[in-house]
Amino acid sequence: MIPAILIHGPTASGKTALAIEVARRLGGEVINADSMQVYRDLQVISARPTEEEMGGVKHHLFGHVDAAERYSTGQWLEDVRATIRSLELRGKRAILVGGTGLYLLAMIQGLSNIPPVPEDVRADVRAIADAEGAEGLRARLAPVDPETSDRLGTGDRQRLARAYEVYLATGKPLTDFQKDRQPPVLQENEWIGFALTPPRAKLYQKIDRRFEGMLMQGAMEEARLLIKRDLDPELPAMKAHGMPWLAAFARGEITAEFAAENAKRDTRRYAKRQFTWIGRQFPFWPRIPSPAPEDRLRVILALYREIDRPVEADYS
RNA sequence: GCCCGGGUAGCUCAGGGGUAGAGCAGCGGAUUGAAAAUCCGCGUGUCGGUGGUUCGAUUCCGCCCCCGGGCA
Repeated sequence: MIPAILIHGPTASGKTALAIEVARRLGGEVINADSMQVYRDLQVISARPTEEEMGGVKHHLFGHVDAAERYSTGQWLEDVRATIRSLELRGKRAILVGGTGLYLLAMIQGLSNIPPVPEDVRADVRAIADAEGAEGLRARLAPVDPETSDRLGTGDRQRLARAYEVYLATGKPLTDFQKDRQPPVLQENEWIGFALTPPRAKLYQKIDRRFEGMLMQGAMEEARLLIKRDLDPELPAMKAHGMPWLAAFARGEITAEFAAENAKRDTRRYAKRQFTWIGRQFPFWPRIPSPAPEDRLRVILALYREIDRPVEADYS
């Protein structure tokens, strides 16, 4: 198959435009690997490319999910597997782009095969988390899955809850499942990954400016529409950077300036975590430190062509 | 020019003869179906400069520089 191109990098590093340019130059279709750009309702706030920006290049898994849904890594993995299969059938190159490192990791490494947890079990465990916090969850998890309990950080409610609900739903500790993995969506020789690593100070400036730009492009209106739907504030889409602050502003609790400052700060912190992820999870992906689009394009095209060169038949 | 007040971490500021904290910002790390989530850890500093007093000065004194405010 045609090797896929994976483009990762912190938020606001210019992944989207680069992916589109690569798709234009090499031919190919863009697939989203960003956990927020999947939500239909978050066009501006998630910096999802517009029809115009896509410039005729085909895009997949962008805005295909309703904000009321609780999308997940597993769901994305299924979606991306199907999408890549269909591109393969049509002989198209896949260009995956997104800032959600876990999605990309799951795709090339495979996720464990864990049965879905029923909604009522989830709700029960969430109630425990709310009432008794991390300690309550840990007290229940430790006897049934001591390995996971020891491994998780002291206050990590989310992972403690997940581990406990898996146990309740299946009767087996999460550790048992995590010993095995599903086959990855892409084998090792089927992809090449790139990491955009712009200078941090510049990126932070860009993040700040980009949020101002989002406000001018109607982020507040977008937020208001979503707020009107009165969804559970715990839904992933409601936690997109800026959303909780814009909602607080809409309720008249904080000033616009305060909301903007907090939204920018959250985004900067996220970018920092993404740098950590790249360094730790994708240590061998070629880095592209230059913020100049031409440089980046050149690096990607050059390295990609190297792995894309068909093996010469040996007739000797 | 004179008189006050102030110059301490990236920012706002506290402190005080034994080389320094606090909030915010920031930095490092973890990461298996909520991952733009969730969690763990960390003060990062010519105390404006320069002489002097002192065993020892960021702290006290002199001079200089800078920033406020007032009087001219």
